[in-house]
Amino acid sequence: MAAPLRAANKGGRGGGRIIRPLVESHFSPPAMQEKYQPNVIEQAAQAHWNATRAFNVAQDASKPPRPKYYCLSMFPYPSGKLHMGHVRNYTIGDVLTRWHKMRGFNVLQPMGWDAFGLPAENAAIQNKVPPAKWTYDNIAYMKQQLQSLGFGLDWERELATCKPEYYKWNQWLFLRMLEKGIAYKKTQVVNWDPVDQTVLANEQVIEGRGWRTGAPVEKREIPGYYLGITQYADELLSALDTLPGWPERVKLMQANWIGKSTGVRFAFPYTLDGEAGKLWVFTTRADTIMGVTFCAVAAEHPLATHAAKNNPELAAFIEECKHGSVMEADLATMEKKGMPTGIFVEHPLTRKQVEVWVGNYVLMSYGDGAVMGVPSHDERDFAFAKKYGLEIKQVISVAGQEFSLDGWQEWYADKQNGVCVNSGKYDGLGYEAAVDAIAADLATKNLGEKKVQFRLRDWGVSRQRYWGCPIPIIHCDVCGSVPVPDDQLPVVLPEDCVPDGSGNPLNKRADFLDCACPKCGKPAKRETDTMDTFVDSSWYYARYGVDAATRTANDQMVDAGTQYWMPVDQYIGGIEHAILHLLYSRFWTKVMRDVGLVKQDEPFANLLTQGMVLNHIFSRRTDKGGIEYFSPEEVELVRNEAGHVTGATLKANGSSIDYGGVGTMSKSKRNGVDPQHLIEQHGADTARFFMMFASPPEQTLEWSDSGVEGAYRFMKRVWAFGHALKNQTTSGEAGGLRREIHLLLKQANYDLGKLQFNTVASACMKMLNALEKAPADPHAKEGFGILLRVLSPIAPHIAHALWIELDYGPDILQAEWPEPLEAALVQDEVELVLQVNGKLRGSIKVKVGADRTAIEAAALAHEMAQKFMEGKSAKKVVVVPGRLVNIVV
RNA sequence: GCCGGGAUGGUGAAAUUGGUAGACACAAGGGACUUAAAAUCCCUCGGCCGCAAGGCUGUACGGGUUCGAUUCCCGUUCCCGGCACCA
Repeated sequence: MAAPLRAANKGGRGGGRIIRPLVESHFSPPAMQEKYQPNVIEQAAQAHWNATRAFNVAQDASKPPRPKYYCLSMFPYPSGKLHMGHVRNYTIGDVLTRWHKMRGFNVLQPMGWDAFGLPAENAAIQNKVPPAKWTYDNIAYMKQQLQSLGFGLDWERELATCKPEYYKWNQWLFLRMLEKGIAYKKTQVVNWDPVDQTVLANEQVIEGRGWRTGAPVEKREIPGYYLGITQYADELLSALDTLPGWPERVKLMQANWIGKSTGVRFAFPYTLDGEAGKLWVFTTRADTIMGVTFCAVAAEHPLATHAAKNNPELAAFIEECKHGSVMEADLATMEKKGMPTGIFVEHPLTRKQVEVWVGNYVLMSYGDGAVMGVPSHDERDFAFAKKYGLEIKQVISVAGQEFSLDGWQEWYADKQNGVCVNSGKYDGLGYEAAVDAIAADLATKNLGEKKVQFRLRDWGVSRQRYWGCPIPIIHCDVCGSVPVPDDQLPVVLPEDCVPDGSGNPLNKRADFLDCACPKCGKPAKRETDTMDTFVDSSWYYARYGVDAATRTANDQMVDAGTQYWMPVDQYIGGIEHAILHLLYSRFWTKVMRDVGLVKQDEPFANLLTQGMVLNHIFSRRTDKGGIEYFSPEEVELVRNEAGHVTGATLKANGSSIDYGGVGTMSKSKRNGVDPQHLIEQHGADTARFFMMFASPPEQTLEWSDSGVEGAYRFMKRVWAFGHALKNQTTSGEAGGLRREIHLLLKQANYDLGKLQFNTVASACMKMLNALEKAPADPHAKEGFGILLRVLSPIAPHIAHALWIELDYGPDILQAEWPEPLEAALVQDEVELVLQVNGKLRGSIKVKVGADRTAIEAAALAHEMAQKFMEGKSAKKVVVVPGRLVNIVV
């Protein structure tokens, strides 16, 4: 799929595959331009990297082998244009790539396209263009944008997930998962638009209504395939400890998401229409079991269905529950409603009758679809009981606290300090003892036991969408659901469909649908559901690693090349992927390991989660109740006295629209900023430098282009200094320049290790400031050489050009990364801050290695110390070596 | 609502994460050069008091620990990300 490699933008060279030159190409125009011309030097540098195949890599054959470094940025969704978040993401990756390359690593940095997905179908509906064409056009444009930014990418490894040669292996591994019982079929709950007769994504539901039709959305249960990620829950949780290179916050979020909890699953027995049954529930608070005053079941629960048969009011309520949202955030914030079923179950320990309610907050898909109600010690149950006048019985007490029915208090739910009361034989027991005793008693009655439960749910992968990877199943009237045999893979998605919003167009494609049953040979139908696009992105990092031969033959999913490059040494991507994508990828790697495809347990050794790039969001309600978004260029801001944005008007007609605050740049909210203008105006180096300088990578960044000028000015100054240095013939006295440069280098190397690139950029600026102050210093040439190398990962084009111009060497990429010289850093005196009672009062200079007594004496003798001690004697003198002296009086 | 993160000058930020708050830049103001503009260069730039020297104060807000807190602890507010079909 990768386009033939061309020497970018060099007219005379284009057209064919470039053969690796025998002699190192050497960019050297006749005379150095005085003026900084980014477009000229950037094209030349990029042509050089292409011609020398600087970033096309393979398994290392040198002896001794160089260490490998696999640097990967999350691949983009081809939404149309790059936005600033992409520039940030890929510049970070490129800085690390170039830095490691200069430090002697064999570095792979690939790129590809997360090419299936909903926006392509939306564009198809709007423009009547097949999603495939829209997607491929976007890829072509965005690829050219990436290339113009000068990223050191191995384009020969480019992949797009919408290509059959890629998604063939989604299908192949899915079949392996079916064989191993990891993939299975069950019902799933989806958003259903009754007018368009189609399944809606959560994003397409606006305040409970379909985004196009405005019709109230219904919940609908349909069959779908699931991947048993919960089978790996324990390993996914415990293996977080094997990832020291991951941010703590991400590991914490994943641990909370997996949500391992030990509790008790137990049953309330009942007799209904003469038949005995058990209502199963799960709780982490079995110690409060004596406080149960009701049970609540989901609207879809069999007991609810049974009770509704002769109760139209309840039937109506259940129907109402089915119109709610399927999203957890909505469920957690909606008004909790319920209705009694008239069915009573028996408390397993007290044998008291407990009424069963239907609750809109209980989900059929969580556990057993039923919960116990303990209003006294659960905040939600408390509110529910107050609302419907249910009994509230205190069964936990905390010393010194008074229980009151007037309102909820935090301590009611305290596990740590509470003991059981009003609980018969369990009175006086603490949390753990009570849970153990109660679980034991339930077990003897055969009505329950301790159970480990996970919050994590299995991964539903079926989507009723066209633009995705077909699920390789054939439906036969005789044989049922039959897997497509391996030798018939891939099941190829036709690329010429144009969705119209009324459901999956594959259902109308006889040439796709009709097939023969692989088992019995009779006419059968293909499955038209496609896979969640998270499947595509769960293993692409492994595919990039395959050797050229495997890319050509496509006879295996991964190969020895994958084994060589894996795991990814540095993965870089937005914090928004902290849970889903990263967890699915970890799961997928473990499945591939268990199928024998890879040896690694984990895909990503080190993770950098970059902060989001935010921009203003402007929207307006449509007459159908949907939302349309406006890009920031289309609007005029309205501000209050404090200068804060409060609203906006459309430039086109002055009509006022809604201001939605700031949010992450996205296609759907139309608030992305295209970097193209910036690149054309100031060049790729300025865009990259500005992006790195703006803030540390992990921090959220509100977009503003103020500061771009400063980055551009810096590039011009670097160029001008290089030009002057080249023509300089005389040299003067040595001053402090060398020490200053090496100190800044030490700082920059330290910051690079911390992945804090904004201060690396400012170290470059400080180096130039120092050089400009001492241009005739005999160490200016050495210093400028250090500056160019430190700058080169961030602004590689200008560094490349000046490195050659000033004759430092043929190729800065081949240069060694600079290390500070200890000899250049030594000094014989240090300055210590002088404080009196913690307040800054001056400074003292002492010899390096001066002892404590000497420092104390110097400090106490200082004029300012005398003044602020006001004649009192020092109670204590704190000396922090190399930093400060604090006199406490 | 739950989970995670954040808040420092007019703005982006720095402070080797318990030791000089505001490095490096942007914007603004003043000046030099120029017929003029652009570009470039120099100076000022948290707040309050002061002619100045200098002093007080200041890292979202309220407490606490410490000789010393942007950094650690407790509480509050606001903002951002995620919440399983946006990717």
